[in-house]
Amino acid sequence: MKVKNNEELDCVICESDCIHHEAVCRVQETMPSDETLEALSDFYKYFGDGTRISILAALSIEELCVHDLSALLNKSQSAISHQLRRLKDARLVKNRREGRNIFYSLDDFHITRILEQGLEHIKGECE
Amino acid sequence: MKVKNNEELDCVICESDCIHHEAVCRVQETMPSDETLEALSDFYKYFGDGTRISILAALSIEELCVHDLSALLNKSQSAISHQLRRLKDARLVKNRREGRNIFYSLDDFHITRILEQGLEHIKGECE
DNA sequence: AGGACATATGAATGTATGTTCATATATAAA
DNA sequence: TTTATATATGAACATACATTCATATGTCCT
Repeated sequence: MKVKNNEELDCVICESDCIHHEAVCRVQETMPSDETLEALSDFYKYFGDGTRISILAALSIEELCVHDLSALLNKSQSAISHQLRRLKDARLVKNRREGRNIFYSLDDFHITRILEQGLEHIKGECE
Repeated sequence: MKVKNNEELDCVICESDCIHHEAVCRVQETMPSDETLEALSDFYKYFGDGTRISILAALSIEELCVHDLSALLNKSQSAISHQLRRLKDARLVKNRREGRNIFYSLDDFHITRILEQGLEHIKGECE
């Protein structure tokens, strides 16, 4: 994976400060934009909290109301509600009212797939 | 997705505090253990930071040394090094020395797949 | 209307963590 | 061995954010 030739590429970053000019240029041309990467890390943040991932894992099985999520996960109603708000703003979950209850469910299938992918990684530990 | 019957299930949680007893019991029986969920959220935390996801995205293309990552991502050498340490401890990346340089690369293919999955979600925005 | 239950939310607090700064370690070159 | 370069790391600092507490909103029942 070493540098193969030393021809100059137009790479603003490397002009003064890179050790392996060509490698950096290749990566720079290929990798996603800053905005995309920021959106991506923001997206993954929702999976990076114990309460939220428990909520998502539960809702991937069946829709639940706030009170039941609170009991199931042994967290305060307020804590659950705050996290549901964030998850809803980020379009990871949706909700519907039925009388006094508000039922939450996953917004699309991507979420379930990502959970599966992660679980697979955790259990396998190295392919 | 409502409760269909009211037969009693052995569910410690619900005894006193659940509104939809059966739903909570079904979810409780099906969802991953607390330890698994904690490991899962810990795993996703590594993707939930802008600097780290940029590092991972870059390394998914080609191995790079610390200095080049620092230049490419426009972050201090120290910041990059600290994050690489965390990523290495978590077995997301590995490294090899070559003279004065230490080259980092992804530890396995799961990482690349998860990045792809996330990118797909970001771009598609709803299937 | 009034009371009970379900959910939402703003403010305060505490904790986790990313970055910086200074410095240490390690390798190569002179 | 001294100097320059590359990387690592501990401590301090700053910021982000999850939870709690108090309270508000909304719905059903009588």
